[in-house]
Amino acid sequence: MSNLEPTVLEPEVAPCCPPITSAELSVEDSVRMAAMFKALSDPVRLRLFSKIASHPGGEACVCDIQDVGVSQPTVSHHLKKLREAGLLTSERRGTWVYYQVAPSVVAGMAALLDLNR
Amino acid sequence: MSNLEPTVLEPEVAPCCPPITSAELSVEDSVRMAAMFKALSDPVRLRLFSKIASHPGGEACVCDIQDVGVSQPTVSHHLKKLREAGLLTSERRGTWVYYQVAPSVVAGMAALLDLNR
DNA sequence: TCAACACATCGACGTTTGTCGAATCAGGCG
DNA sequence: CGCCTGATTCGACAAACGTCGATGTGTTGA
Repeated sequence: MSNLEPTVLEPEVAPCCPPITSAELSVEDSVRMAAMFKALSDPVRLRLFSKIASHPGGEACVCDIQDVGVSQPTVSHHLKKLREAGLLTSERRGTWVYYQVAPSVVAGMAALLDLNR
Repeated sequence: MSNLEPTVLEPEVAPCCPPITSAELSVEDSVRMAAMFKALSDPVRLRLFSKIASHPGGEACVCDIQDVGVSQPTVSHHLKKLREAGLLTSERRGTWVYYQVAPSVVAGMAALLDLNR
């Protein structure tokens, strides 16, 4: 991958959670994590997320990814949901708005589902 | 943890999918994976799943986990959802019904979210 | 055979969700 | 300034969801 960045993880790493096999989730943690899973629980949102994550540099302009079979306001709505869940960040650069994946948050989800530890 | 079982993974590993950073999801794959994420998108379901996954042997009887703050029919409803999504399997043994996690399916979700490859 | 228990299904309900078109906001440019 | 383009917000509406109490199904044991 790109060796330009030593992949410095965000300092604010999601403190959640140990692997789901190691301990039962608390009520609060289950609410927090469920909100993240919910963000990926719609096919259109998952595809948008996939398009951004697989884009070079892990970011993409809305205009690059809005061909997912729904109207443009609906795309915007879904991107907002993903942003509110913490899975994406956005940044305006001139005319366009770029969305990036939030690596630490996604890593937290993956870690929760790691059954082998 | 328990060294009784050498943790033999199921041979039938979910064929879905390469890590989300490596390629854009197809429409069909996004529908399949979104359904799995949806199963974990409710706090009560996530707690039920957590209780089962963290139980010794990766399985639990309904009677062991139904203390999650909702009625018994609702627990049953949520377990059905998790089962339909492929995340759990169930088995009746006498009076009780035992639910087990489906390791390969969960591993597939974790693999999809692995950003580091 | 019947009572008791474990769990699933049914029917109903209020709430949330995904979607759209219309309107609005924000920058770039003539 | 005024216009065009990119993107978000608004309002509405049908569909899906989470929840419950009541009822059904299956198993054990007296």
